[in-house]
Amino acid sequence: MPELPEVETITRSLDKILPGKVFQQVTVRYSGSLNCSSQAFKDQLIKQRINQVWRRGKLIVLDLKENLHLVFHLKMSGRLLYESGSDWQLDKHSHLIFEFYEQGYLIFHDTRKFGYCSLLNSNALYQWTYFAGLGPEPLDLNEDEFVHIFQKSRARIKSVLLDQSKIAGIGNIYADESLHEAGIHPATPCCQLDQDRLRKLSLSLKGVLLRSIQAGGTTLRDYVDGLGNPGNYQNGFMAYGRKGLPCKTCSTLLESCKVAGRTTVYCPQCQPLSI
DNA sequence: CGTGCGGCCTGAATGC
DNA sequence: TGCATTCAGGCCGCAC
Repeated sequence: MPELPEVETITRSLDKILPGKVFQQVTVRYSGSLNCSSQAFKDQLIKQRINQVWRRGKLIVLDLKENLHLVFHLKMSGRLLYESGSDWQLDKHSHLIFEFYEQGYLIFHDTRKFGYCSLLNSNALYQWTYFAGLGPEPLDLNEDEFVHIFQKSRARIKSVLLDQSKIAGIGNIYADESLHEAGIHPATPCCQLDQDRLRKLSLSLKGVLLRSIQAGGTTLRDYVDGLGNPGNYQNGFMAYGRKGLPCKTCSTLLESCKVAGRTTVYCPQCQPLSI
C-alpha cells in the first residue's frame, strides 16, 4: 500500500531513468486502469517524450511535452516498474506496458485493479477535483502550519491525518506510526490536543516519513520501487500490524480498534485517550 | 460538519 | 482436501 514514502521512493528511482525517453509502443491489457479509450491513450502517448517524474501526495506524475501529464495512483497494490531489458516476466496483473525507443519498458502492475493511470493536459490536471483538493505536503509544512490544520477540527486525529484534502500522502501505516511516536491516541478529537502535542505530532510525522524514505519505504506484500527493490521500513514498525505484541517502548500489549473504518493499532499505555 | 457503510478487486489466511 | 468466509485498504458516493 504505497503511501508518501513509497511513492516518493518510486518517483526518485524513475526520475533518474525515464527523463528523455520517448514512448514507442503502448500495450493496454486492462483498459479499466485508464481514463480514456485504449486507442486514444495510445494515440496521445506515442512519440511523446518524458521530461520529468514528480510526486504530489500519493500520485506519480510523468510530465510530457505540450503540457501533457501521465498520472498514476497506485492505491493498494499498484507497482510502477522500469525494466531495462526484455527478459522480464509478463504477469497477468501487468495492465499497461510502455515501450521506449531508447531502451526498456515501463510496466504498470496492479493485482487488485484499484489503481489507475490518467492522461491529462495541464488544465485538466489542475482542475481535477482530487488533485486540486489535495492538502499540503507534510514534509513542506512548518510546525505552525501543521498546528493550524489540526487545531480547530472536531474530528478524531487519525481521521484528519488520513484526509488527503487536509494533508497529502498519509495512509494507515504512517498515521499509526506517527501517532504512536507522538504518544497520541488515534481516536482523540483534534480540538482536545494542545499546541505542544500537535507540534510533537508534526515532528513525529516528519521523522517517520523521512526515516521510511531513508529505508526505501515499507514492503508488506506488493511494494517495490521503480527498479524492483523492496523497502525495509516494516522492520521499524512500532504499532502498525503489531496488535497483541508488546510495545517496543513499555512492553504493554498493543491493542486495536477501528478509526475511520480502518484497523488502528496503538499502545494503551503510551497513547492514552485522556490527556 | 462528521461518521459509517457499501462498493470496487484479488489473494492470503482462516474456519469447518 | 475443498469449499466458504474474512480481511486488507484508498477513495467515492451516499445515508444519517
